[in-house]
Amino acid sequence: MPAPFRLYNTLSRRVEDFTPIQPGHIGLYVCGMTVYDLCHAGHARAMVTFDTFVRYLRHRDWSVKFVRNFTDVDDKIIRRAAELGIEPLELAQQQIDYFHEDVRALGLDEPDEEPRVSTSIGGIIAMVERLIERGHAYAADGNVWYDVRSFPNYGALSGQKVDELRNPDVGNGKRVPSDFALWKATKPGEPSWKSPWGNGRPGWHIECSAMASRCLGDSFDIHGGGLDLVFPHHENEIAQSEGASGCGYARWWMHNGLLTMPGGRKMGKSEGNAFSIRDLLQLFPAEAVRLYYLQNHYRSPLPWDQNALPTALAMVCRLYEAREVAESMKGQERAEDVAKSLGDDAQAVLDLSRAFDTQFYAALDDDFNTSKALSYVFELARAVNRFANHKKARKRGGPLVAEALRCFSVVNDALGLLGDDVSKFMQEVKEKRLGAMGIEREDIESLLEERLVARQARDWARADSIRDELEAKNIVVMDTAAGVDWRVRITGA
RNA sequence: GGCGACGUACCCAAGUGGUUAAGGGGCGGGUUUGCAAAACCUGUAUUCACCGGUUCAAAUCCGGUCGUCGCCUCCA
Repeated sequence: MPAPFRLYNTLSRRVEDFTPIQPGHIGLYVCGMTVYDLCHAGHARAMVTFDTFVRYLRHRDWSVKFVRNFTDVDDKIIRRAAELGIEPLELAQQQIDYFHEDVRALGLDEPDEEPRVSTSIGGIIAMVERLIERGHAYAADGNVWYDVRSFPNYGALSGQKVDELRNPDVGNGKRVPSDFALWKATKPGEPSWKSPWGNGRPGWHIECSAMASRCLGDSFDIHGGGLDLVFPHHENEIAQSEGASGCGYARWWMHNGLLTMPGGRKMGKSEGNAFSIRDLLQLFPAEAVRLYYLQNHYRSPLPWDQNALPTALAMVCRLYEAREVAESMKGQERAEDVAKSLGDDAQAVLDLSRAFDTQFYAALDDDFNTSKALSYVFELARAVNRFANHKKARKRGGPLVAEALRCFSVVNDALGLLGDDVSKFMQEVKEKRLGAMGIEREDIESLLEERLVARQARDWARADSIRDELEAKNIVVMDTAAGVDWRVRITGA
């Protein structure tokens, strides 16, 4: 049986108990990218948010059908393709390939379906025809417009009132400014398809209505996307889909907050302040990016600044290091016996581990509160580290921290964090950070070698001066019982 | 002009009626160490933008003020 949960619904502006249309099953449609340029950190927040949400639902035994579209027919694609001197659909395909590489590198699972506008034209035309039949749309000069006043519920999602809108656009047969295009008559040099109204292409909003109903049916459970899509995109989708089918569209509307830049403005290509996810993944491991998004509640705005990713990376490293310590512990006793004989800090690991699932799930079941859920992970990591300071922990603590390791694997299964092999992750951190600072690994290793010789000769002055030299390169040297280790100090991006 | 969101420490941030206001980053002190680093301990908000109100009780509810942001044109 899937676990019940609560979820904020933009329609009601409240957190509500989630109830599926079909028991145990969730149909989810998320607005994906318009593929005219690389995926940036703002888009990636939406991708990670919904990927993680799906991941969690499946972890909790829901059967989920996850659909995320590509908008591959669009003004900006046409304009950009013209600049590059290639076909719009060729540009779109290229960007879709890049997108797939990027989300794979980010560690996202593939959606169950990824419909595209260009291969959904038949369904779109059928839906437009149906809207005309049902009196919600009118054709004029090869264009088809949605008659907003024919749909009394218009504005239910966004709170907008038709008469209060600023949009002054009229023309091409449009009757009132707030009506919007379902079908646009073709212009020279644009991709176009045959239709009952002449050659043309779909308007922006109709694609999602058509693709969602094809993949998930006229009514489905959850529709997601960025907060900036609430109006007009999602409002228009509701008008189209419900106008065409006569029944309810998405039952829940789930919107993620936007990235905000230091000045307070949102990140966006039109703002000229976007960081591509491709560039970021050169500098930081995917899990640091993931944690950066998940450390805040998905509906809150998320501030972006120079320290955002370095801070997130420091957090992920902290968790991996706790896992590393736990994995290094040995022993064959029963966990309870170890706890009993090794004292309060040992007992605390056991207690926290056993209380973990309940707290962790409670947070995520309450409107997907990843921020709160992660706080329990950090508490557990601290308890493990505290226990690890005990002399006997390494030899006898194994069975005890096995419980904590089980919790970390829950975190991976539910949120996609901490799943990597520890040493592999640490290597990735070193490589990416060294690359970011332009330091060669061999230089570090030869200095460390030199220092080792000095230390063996108890030449502390020489050893320390080498350490200072490394320090100046942001390399932190750690002398441990097991030998010399080193880390890259995490500095601003 | 219309619609909506938000304002919690140096920074990020959870908390939405009732124990000492989670967690992370940073910074200060300590344990440890050849010295360091890491880890751990400890200090960093008697207070939640401001002003009123409701209540036995509010960061949490209501009203107002100020400030910030998003949408209304393409936007995750």
